[in-house]
Amino acid sequence: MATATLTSDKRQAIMDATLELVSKHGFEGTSTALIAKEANVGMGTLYRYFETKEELFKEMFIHQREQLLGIILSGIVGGETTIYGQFSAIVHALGRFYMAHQVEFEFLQRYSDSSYMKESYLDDSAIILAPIANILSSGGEDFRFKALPTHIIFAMVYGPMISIIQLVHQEKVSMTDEMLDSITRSLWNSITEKKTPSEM
Amino acid sequence: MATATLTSDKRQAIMDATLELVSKHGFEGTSTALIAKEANVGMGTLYRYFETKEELFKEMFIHQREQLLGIILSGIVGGETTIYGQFSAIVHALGRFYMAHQVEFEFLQRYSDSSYMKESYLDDSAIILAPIANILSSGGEDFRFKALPTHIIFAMVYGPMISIIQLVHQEKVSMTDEMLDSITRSLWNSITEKKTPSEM
Amino acid sequence: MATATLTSDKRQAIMDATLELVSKHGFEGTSTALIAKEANVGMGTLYRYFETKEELFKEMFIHQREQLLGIILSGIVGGETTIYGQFSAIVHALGRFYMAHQVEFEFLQRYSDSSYMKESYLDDSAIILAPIANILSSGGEDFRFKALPTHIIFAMVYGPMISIIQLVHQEKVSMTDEMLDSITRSLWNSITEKKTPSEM
Amino acid sequence: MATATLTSDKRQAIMDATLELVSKHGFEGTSTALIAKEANVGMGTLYRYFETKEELFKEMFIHQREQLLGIILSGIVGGETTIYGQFSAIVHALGRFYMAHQVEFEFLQRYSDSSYMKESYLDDSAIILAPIANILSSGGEDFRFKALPTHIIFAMVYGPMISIIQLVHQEKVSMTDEMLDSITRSLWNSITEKKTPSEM
DNA sequence: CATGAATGAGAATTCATTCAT
DNA sequence: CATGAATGAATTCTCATTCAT
Repeated sequence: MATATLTSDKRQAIMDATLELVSKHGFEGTSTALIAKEANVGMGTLYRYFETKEELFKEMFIHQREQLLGIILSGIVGGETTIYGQFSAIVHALGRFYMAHQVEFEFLQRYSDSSYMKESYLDDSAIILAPIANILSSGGEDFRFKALPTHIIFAMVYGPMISIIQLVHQEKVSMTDEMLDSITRSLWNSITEKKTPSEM
Repeated sequence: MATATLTSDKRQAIMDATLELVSKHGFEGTSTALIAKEANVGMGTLYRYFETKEELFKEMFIHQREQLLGIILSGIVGGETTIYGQFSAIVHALGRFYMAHQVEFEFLQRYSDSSYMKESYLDDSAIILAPIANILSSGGEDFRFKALPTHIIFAMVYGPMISIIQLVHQEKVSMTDEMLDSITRSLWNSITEKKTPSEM
Repeated sequence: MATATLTSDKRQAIMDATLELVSKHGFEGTSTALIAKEANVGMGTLYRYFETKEELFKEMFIHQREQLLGIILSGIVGGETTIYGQFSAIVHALGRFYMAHQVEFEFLQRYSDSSYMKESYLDDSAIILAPIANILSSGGEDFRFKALPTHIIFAMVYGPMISIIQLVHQEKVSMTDEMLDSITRSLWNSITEKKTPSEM
Repeated sequence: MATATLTSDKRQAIMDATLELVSKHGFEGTSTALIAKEANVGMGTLYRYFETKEELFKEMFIHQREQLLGIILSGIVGGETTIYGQFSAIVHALGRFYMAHQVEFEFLQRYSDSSYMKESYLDDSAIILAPIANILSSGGEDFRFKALPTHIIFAMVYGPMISIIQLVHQEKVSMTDEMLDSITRSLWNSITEKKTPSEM
């Protein structure tokens, strides 16, 4: 006997359909009628679970962002003991996940650039930056992070990741394990500097 | 009596209004009626100068992209003789321009992510990557570029620049000359590696 | 509780309003907003039942033409055994129906002359001429049809009918049974000739 | 030295362009901008000669109808001495002219069926019927016109002529002199009846 | 709870008409 | 007189949202 689901089947079907359609046609190109049809529910049902179209998108964005945060955290708490190990785990996890999940990635991108993303409480940084900042404050033995604001350190890793994942989705490059390793090292180099012997 | 202007006043007023409004409300959030009102022209005038709303956006995008390319090229042909000098000039020029021109920056970002940007000939990379690729192929004395596809090398510079410029516009960080210098060096580090003495 | 109607009430209301308005103001003079208002439905409802304004007109035309064909056929299969009897039945049926149904008549006329009527498969002649041609090929005992193309024979009956029906609608003449009989005989005379005794 | 023209060149150019365009695209499909362009005049010029688009069409219609009347009268006053000779001259003149002048014919037809033709003073009949009625009242030696209203007699000739001319323009039939003779006799038969010997 | 027909405000686009040059 | 850029009301069509069944 199936136990009651936390999120009802219909609700989930709507979210799945929305993810798929928005990633394909964008927010304005995706009508509520289309979502309902793709999710095999009536229009009224959609409005039972989500107050407005905008609210649906917002909830989905929050959900996707939680997923993103989970990926980042899994890298941090994963078992790697060195800072670089954790950094590498995060970059690899992010890259692998979003390269394989184009619709989720495109949804996040489209939302971030759309006019929907105006309310500040939706801001990534507060949530995502916290664990990062934590790492940055912890010292390393033979390196130090650049003397730049945490936001910028984050942007210097996240920015290139986004651009590169887009390239993969556009099939302009195909990613290999070696390339991802190399990219990881490069990004690490861009945000750290070696301590001079006298500092050690 | 006013002399005839090369690009009509009305046409320019429409483009100015569009830039402003799209950067604020996005493409779908900006109606032609609003553009016409903001530009102080009648609806019909807009359609005298631009065949459709979509055409208006495309023309503006092409114009903005030419500006972007101009900035990049000006860094290359600017007078710097070393590769790093040129790289630095480009990063500084890009950063300074788009930090100071939020509406132009946001227009470009929104267009690139919108469904308007589907026609492949609008693709930046072909145009913008050419001069970059040229630099990469030229050797340096004591460094070499990472063995990564040109697209990725480009993404590792352009990606963080975009993210950082956004941070500045969101007023999450304020950029100083020292920071921009530091960022430039970091990005350079991320895409190059030192030759070992034996290679020199 | 009202039972489901075969053709929805709203759809029928839209078609009724269209017939009325188009016959009065013509196609271009009849806006979709006006049709919706007259039919007591929202604008969106019109577009639920008909893809475009043009499609609405086409569907209505096809419907009206079927009615016309039905009238002609009913004259042919009606029970009259002589050729003249059938001819007379058709002319009387056509005349009576369209004199009494001005809006249907005017809709047909307007559509036939409008630029909507460009698609060749909408051409009456193929459909309407078939039963006529059939009659013409059958011989009579003491008459023969003029040696003119079927199209022209048809035009020599249909053309005057149209003109006369218009006169009635304009109230320039009022039609009596005797007049219709007289007209029927006249039209018959115009398309047939008596066989000479030697041919009989 | 050219004498002042009764109708200015520009005015005539506008009317020529209108005739051509309306016969091709219909009234609503012909914009004033298109007319001005085709006539090689500015938009303002059009409005110097004609108060409104509607007025332009009306004046053109009146002009075309005068032409039609001229053709009919030329048949009457042409030299034919018998009634049938005059009738035949009219039918032939009408047929030949409008088969050769499709644009003029279509303009007349479109106008008659359009919503422009609402003002009763534009009514053909008053003008065109007068000379016809005159003929009908004159007796013949061995025939008499059917006892039907003049309007209907007229419709029984004009109606089929219109339908047949349309067939020619649609290239569904090609008209020969013999066919036109035959049609003329048929139409004559349809509106007259032979006097019996005792009546002569 | 689920449905989808109905709604109407709002969007892009056209075009007859005007008027400053 | 001639011009054509400028105008904005009007038109067709879409789609987020509601509500009777």
